[in-house]
Amino acid sequence: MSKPEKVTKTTSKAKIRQENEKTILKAAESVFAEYGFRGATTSMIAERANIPKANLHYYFPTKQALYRQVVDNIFNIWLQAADSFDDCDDPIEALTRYIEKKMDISRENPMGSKVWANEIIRRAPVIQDYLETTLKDWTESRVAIIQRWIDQGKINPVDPQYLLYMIWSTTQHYADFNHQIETLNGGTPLSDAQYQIAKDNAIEIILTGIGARK
Amino acid sequence: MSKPEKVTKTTSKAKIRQENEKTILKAAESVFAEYGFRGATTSMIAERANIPKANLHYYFPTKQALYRQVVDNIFNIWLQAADSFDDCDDPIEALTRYIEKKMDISRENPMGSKVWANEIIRRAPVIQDYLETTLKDWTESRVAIIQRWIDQGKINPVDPQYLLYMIWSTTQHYADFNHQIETLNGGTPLSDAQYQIAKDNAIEIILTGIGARK
DNA sequence: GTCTATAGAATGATAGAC
DNA sequence: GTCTATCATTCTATAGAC
Repeated sequence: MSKPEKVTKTTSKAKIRQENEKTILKAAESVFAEYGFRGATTSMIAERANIPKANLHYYFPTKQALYRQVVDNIFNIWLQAADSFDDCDDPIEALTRYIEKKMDISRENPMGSKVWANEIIRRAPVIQDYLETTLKDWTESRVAIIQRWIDQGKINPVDPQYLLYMIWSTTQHYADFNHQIETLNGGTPLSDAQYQIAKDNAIEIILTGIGARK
Repeated sequence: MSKPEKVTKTTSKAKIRQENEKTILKAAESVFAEYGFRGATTSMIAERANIPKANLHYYFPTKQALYRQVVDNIFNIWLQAADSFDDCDDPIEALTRYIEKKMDISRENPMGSKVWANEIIRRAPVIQDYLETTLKDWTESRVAIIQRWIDQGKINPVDPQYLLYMIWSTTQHYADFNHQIETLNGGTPLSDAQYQIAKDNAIEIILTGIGARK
């Protein structure tokens, strides 16, 4: 009845748990992205994670709990992007960095963006408090920065709020609508070179559009 | 056993059918918009249409058939917008008209736009053929027009394809993400005046961005 | 920690009276 | 054309052996 390898066993189990949770979260993200919360089923997630459905419920008691975890991860990525828009005197530098970061995220984590889109379309049952607090505060602070640039004559007098919406929509479009983009690209995903052009194009049109270029 | 009012009755029934189908389609559009095809349930649609569930299946045999009808209606609206981008020598005129039309559609029919977004996110199981034929052909023809403007020196040498994506994403964002926009607007939907500013802003930044303004 | 079997609830669709 | 009742299926979640 002795447990000679208690520590080792515990460590090992913790590792197994960590890895399995990661696998499940990844699978869940892609299923939730494709079908939304209601449309997704735990069987599909389990299947995509290559585990029996019962194991999924062992790691994540309910579908809700699993979904919350997925959404939390996505929100952390969103925060990363938000941080890249720092208080900077140069609009060209600040906006270029921000747009680039958002385009990179759309490229690297399109599923997360889709889950976010689904959540907003559903009227944000889970993230409504984020929207009203963190997102609202962040937005107001950046609106102030953009307004300052306008007051200093560094950019044209555009409406800061709607400029932000344009940046969000343009960058997230490459994640949320990547299937449509791929179809119009002859059925193949955008190459790295094409994506770079898309990125440059977005930056160029927006910066020129607000008069930040000479 | 006579049927004295055959014609009247038939007309009456036809009218009832027409009205009920319209009510159901409207309810279905909003439920499919919010939950996607899998997430939507026929009970929810029936409830939102204020009819017993069995009646819904009387008018639309299957959930699939109902969904196809909804998607077809949306595609027709899309075609309307597409037509507004006509072959015109003046990029300012053509693009202003197109962006305005797309913004108007987002304002008047946000649910349709959301169903479309959900369908694309799901990798277009129902509209894939539209994407590969109608949408692809249309896109290629407009890319050619934009390229001509560039060759004539009327606008800057931007990539036409990515310019279109920017227009699509910016305009559709006001439909698909209207909940987020409303939240950031203090919980109230954009007023007509605010929407007009958003519209002007989009047109101004994009046209300036491609060098179509002086 | 893994997995088969299954309970209990919800869903798409239909039968059949009115 | 309307509506109640219901079947067959699928879904979330859990029990319990290993």
